[in-house]
Formats: sequence, C-alpha cells, structure tokens
Amino acid sequence: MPGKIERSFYLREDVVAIARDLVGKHLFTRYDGHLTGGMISETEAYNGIVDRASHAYNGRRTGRTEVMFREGGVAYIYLCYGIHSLFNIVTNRSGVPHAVLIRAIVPTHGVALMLDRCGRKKRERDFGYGPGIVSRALGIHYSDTGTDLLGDRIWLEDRSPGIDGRDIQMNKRIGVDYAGEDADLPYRFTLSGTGKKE
DNA sequence: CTGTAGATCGTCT
DNA sequence: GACGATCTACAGA
Repeated sequence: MPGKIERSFYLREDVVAIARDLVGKHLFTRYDGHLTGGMISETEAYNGIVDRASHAYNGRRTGRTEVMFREGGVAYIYLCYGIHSLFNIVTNRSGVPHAVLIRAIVPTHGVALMLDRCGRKKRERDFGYGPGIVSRALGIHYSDTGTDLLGDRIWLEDRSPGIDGRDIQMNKRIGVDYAGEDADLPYRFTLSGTGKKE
C-alpha cells in the first residue's frame, strides 16, 4: 500500500516537529475487514522525561508507560476517566519516551461505521473532534496499546502533500493544568478551520 | 448560547 | 483510596 508512513518518520528526535508534521496525514484502522480512517487535524506533543504533562515525566516507568520507552512507530493507548481510550503515537528511539496524542481527525473512510460506533444518527460538522471520539470512531481500544503502526491494523499514510505550513496553528495543550509551567508550552497543532468552533 | 455535574475504572500511592 | 492528556446531558439564561 503506497504512502504508508515508514519507520524513519517516527524515529526522529524532535517530537514537537513530528506532531506538526502529523497534521494532514491520514490515520487508518482495519478491524474485521472494516476500513475506517480520516485526516489528522489536531495533535499534541508529549516531550518525555522533561515534560511535566507527560506520563513519563522524570523517567516514570511503570506497567502503563513501559510502551512509551519502545522504539518509535507503536501505539500508546491508555484509559482516561475510566471511559475513554486515548490514542498516542510513540516516537524516537528505544529508551526515549516521546509520544504524540491524536486529538482530532476529519473522517474520510468508513464514515457510516464510525458514526455507528459513536452512537450518532447523523454527521455533525465537528464529528471527529476530541481524543476520546477519535479512538471510539476508529474502533481503537486501550487493549490495542503496543500495536505496531507499520502493520495492517492501525497505520498512517501520507495522502495530503499539499498542506501549507501557514494553515497549521500552534497553541498550548488542553487539559494539562496539573503540569505547572509546562502547561503553557506551545505543543498543540491544529489545522485551520477544523477546530471545534467556527 | 454558557456552565456544570456525573459517568466509570485502570493505575499508582 | 484518589485521580485523571474527556464527553455528554441537562439546566438555566
């Protein structure tokens, strides 16, 4: 399948640059032969052991965060608020726990199935916005953590070479007030016009 | 339109 | 035993 993003993309040093580059890429899943996917429209970078907002801050290495220390190109998915599976992409080489949270997609493939998974009757304009919704729509469960993103279950493709850097907005991350000054770092990237409002 | 309460459970203390 | 990298429903204006 041409266009699948290769390992080297995930192995780069700069997780913030990777988060920016992921905006406009496509994320796909295939469960039981059912293809669903969309264009990534919002991401957040989590910069490893020096980032108070990261689960791996200060080298915290537990059963849950262990997968973040693996070589880039695998999924880190964890349960939030007992309800939501949040999907992250592990980056950098083995031992460096960098990750990028996918906060929103613009659904493109298997939209009817995604609506059904989310219990929606019709497609609202902002369907696909929100990290919990992204996983639910794509069928991703936190038990999928560790899945290799070069396999045929969850993967990424480069289908939008025309994304203009000027269309990507940079802002502070959401829901990380506990992180002190690091909560103000401009590690969130949004494609213009795809936010929750407007 | 805005604000807020409640859901719900794996993980870490 | 407390707490989330959240979402929805519902109340009030």
